[in-house]
Amino acid sequence: MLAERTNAGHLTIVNEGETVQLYGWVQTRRDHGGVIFVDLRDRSGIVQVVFNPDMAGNGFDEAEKIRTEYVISLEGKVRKRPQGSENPNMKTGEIEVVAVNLTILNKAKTPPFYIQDNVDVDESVRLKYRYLDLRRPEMQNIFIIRHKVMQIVRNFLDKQDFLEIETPMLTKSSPEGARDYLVPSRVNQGNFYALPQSPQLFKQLLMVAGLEKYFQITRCFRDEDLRADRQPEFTQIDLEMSFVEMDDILPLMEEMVAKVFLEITGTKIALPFLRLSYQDAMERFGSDKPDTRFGLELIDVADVVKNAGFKVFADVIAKGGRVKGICAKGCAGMPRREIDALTNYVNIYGAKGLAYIVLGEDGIKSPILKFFTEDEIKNLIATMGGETGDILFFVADKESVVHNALGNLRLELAKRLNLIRDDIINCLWVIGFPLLEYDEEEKRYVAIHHPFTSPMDDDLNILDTEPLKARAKAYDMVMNGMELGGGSIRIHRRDTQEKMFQLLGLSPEEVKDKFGYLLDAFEYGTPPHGGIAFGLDRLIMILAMRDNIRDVIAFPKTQSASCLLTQAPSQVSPGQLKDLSIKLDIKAK
RNA sequence: GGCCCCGUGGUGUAGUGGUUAACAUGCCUGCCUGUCACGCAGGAGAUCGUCGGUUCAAAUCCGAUCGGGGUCGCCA
Repeated sequence: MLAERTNAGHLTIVNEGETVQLYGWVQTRRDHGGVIFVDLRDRSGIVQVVFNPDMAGNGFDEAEKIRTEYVISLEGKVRKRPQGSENPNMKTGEIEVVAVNLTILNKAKTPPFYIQDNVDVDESVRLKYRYLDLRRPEMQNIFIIRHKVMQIVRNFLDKQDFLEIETPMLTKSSPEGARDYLVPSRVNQGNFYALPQSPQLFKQLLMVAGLEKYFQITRCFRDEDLRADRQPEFTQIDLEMSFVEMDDILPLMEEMVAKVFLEITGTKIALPFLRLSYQDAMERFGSDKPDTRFGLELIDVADVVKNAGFKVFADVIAKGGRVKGICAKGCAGMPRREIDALTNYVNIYGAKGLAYIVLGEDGIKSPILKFFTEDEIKNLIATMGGETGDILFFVADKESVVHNALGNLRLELAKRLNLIRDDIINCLWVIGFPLLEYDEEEKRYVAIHHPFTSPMDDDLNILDTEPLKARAKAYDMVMNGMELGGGSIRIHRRDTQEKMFQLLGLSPEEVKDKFGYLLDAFEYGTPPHGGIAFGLDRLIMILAMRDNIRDVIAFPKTQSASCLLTQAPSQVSPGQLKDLSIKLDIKAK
């Protein structure tokens, strides 16, 4: 039966005269009393079916019972539509299928929303009825893209001699990185597995094992707060190679990503990608994932203001902070309330204020004008590249705040000024990340990438003296201002890895308990190795032009990490808890 | 944990203290042989997220709470 099935959406005039067998859902029904039109939808598309009263048996009576989303099957004959009744808006609009019989395979309740593209319905309703949401062609298209991307990647890596190897989902909790999802062990009471944040250590062990090239398209779990581009479980394209350096990995990954774009969207991405140092990325764009599709770069004005009369700026410089600005071209006419809104915007990122100078046609206006001499102002404007018609924005604070605030202001300005071209794919690498940063809360160094990232060879000797200056053999792929993937050359020697743990403030006992197996493995002939992992969901977001990660995951969680369809997470029975020796201690609200 | 936005028939919206809560669409019934967002006629459908408060009177004002979204912190 199914072998004879015809794809509704593929029918064209060349099928004229053919007898076809259709199976699908009723998109719409137009009952004219004497003739009934049904748009039948399957995964391939939609075709118009005509039911006439003269069809055999009780077929027409059945057709009158049809309602939206009923599941039907029918045999019919493809014919050219009568002249003047063609529908140019439909792919199959030149033809129609005249039904000779009809079977209603299943009735359907009226769906809570239209099964069609561009529905305007609350997302929580879509998520509760996700199986209906996924019936919509635009959603199906996303998962077709997703499937194809996985095929392209698998095929590409297979041809490059990578082996797809699975790693455990029930694994060991580790103290570094994100919060783990924990799974209690029944067999080992009181002990817990963790779901993997990534297969990091297993893939390194596969390199120790001599598999040389590994990849996996695998689920990762992080128990952190959700965002528009972050889900608690997400999918990584994860890979690792032995006997490689950065310059082996980057071009290969560029090729892979370019191939995906070429095959999915036809977009040709220029190779090789720009490589930007972390230092430059932060200085020029205030971000380690810069969107370089537009200008509005950050400009350092410390030299101009450090000795000037404006104490707020000068003091920040004196205390080791930074003063930087952005020149917003042609924005001198910006109303005061919008400037205030931007001030509130940078406040979010910790900036205490947003200074500005308006270079208007009728002169220079600024609340801070009075603190500068005429020469200083001239100098400041020149340094910023300001011209009449522009507005200059400044933030003075410690470096991290200045970069974060201005980096985000830059994006916000670009959005408001409509400077971001969405027809361009902007790819680059950020390299030369610092190895470590200081965590004020934990009062210790933490790894910027992760603790298994190798320091640059040149910086090995400063690990003890100036650890914050050490750079890592790490690299991030950035696409349209989104961090799409990141990786590094790993540490493959026990002594270096131990040194790293020591810098991170882990006690020898903790190291032995949490990572002893890795250190032991490193003693049995570990090849130099490195790899990378891509966020598949984010890649699909870009390919499918979605700004929401939930749209590219079949059954996503809400912001409060629950599933509106299954109502997970939910309570479990006392018996289940007893099996695990778990007692709840929920604080009363 | 903080800040911001949203919650009214199935769905999308209107309604900012006072009649029977309005409109569109969907749904149901009838009519209709060329529609394709078919059309025409009629009908049903809402304890205005929940709880509490203010008031003679609350969808509307206040508080709490629940749910959804964005975001900071958090997270590669």
